[in-house]
Amino acid sequence: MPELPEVETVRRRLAAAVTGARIEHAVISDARLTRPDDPTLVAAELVGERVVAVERRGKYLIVRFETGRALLVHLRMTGSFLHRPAAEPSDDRHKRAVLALDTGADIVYRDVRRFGTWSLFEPGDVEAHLAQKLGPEPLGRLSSAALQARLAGRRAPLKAALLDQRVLAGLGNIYVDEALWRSQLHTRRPAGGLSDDEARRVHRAIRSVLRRAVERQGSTLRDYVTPDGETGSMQDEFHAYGRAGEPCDRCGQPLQRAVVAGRGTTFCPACQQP
DNA sequence: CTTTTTCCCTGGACGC
DNA sequence: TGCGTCCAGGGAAAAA
Repeated sequence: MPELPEVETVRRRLAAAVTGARIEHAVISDARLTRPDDPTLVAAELVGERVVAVERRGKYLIVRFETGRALLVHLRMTGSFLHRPAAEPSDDRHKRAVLALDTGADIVYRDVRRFGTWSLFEPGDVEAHLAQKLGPEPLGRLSSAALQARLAGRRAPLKAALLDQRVLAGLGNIYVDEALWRSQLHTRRPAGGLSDDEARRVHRAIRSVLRRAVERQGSTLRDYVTPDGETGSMQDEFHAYGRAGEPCDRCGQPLQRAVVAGRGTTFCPACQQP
């Protein structure tokens, strides 16, 4: 489940592998992957493009080309890139696309559950597209007052608001649970009802858990690996996610599981204040 | 407008 | 061994 830290880790590895390279050949074998929705057309459009940068915005990767066009990639649940410096055949049944570069390397895209998307944008168009669906970067210049203002007036559970990418870009189920555990706030607190102090705690918790997770190259659960096959290790520092029934690291009470905002949620009923 | 629900997709875990 | 059921979950879209 790539969230901000995992996508940032992929971005760094991918940038190192593809920046400056030209796409010599492209095959896209999943009819659901691309926008425009004709994968053959998108593959043809990609051939000849030279990569000038790989950026990240929220959980999106933005591959920038010399022509000004951009490929917007969302990995969703199980999308991953593999960097194959020496092109070698593989019979990976989950392979969805292969980009052959003029460096001699192949970039293989695989996605078990096929939720991932590749969208090709003409010069200048990707910014407006992202602006309408994403709020600010949590690790950018974001004050706790600004976060509080974005949550103001919302009656939805705090967890639901933090998962809303228009409020804040990049959090997913794992890091929301971790951030709320760190801030000692209950996942069902109405998002708009935080005191200044509580908003500061959430703000601090979000930023610290994301920074730490980027340092540890994300969390490896099931499918996630970097393009060079490395794994993240943030899962070793989880206090909440996936630990229902285990004692809380802070107070010892058993962590509880619930469904909040339609997502499996783990929290401490004793020290996360309702 | 906000909030909730449904759906997409596959593989792994589990019960019988 | 095999079959059915449930769960994982980001975001689009529909429903409320």
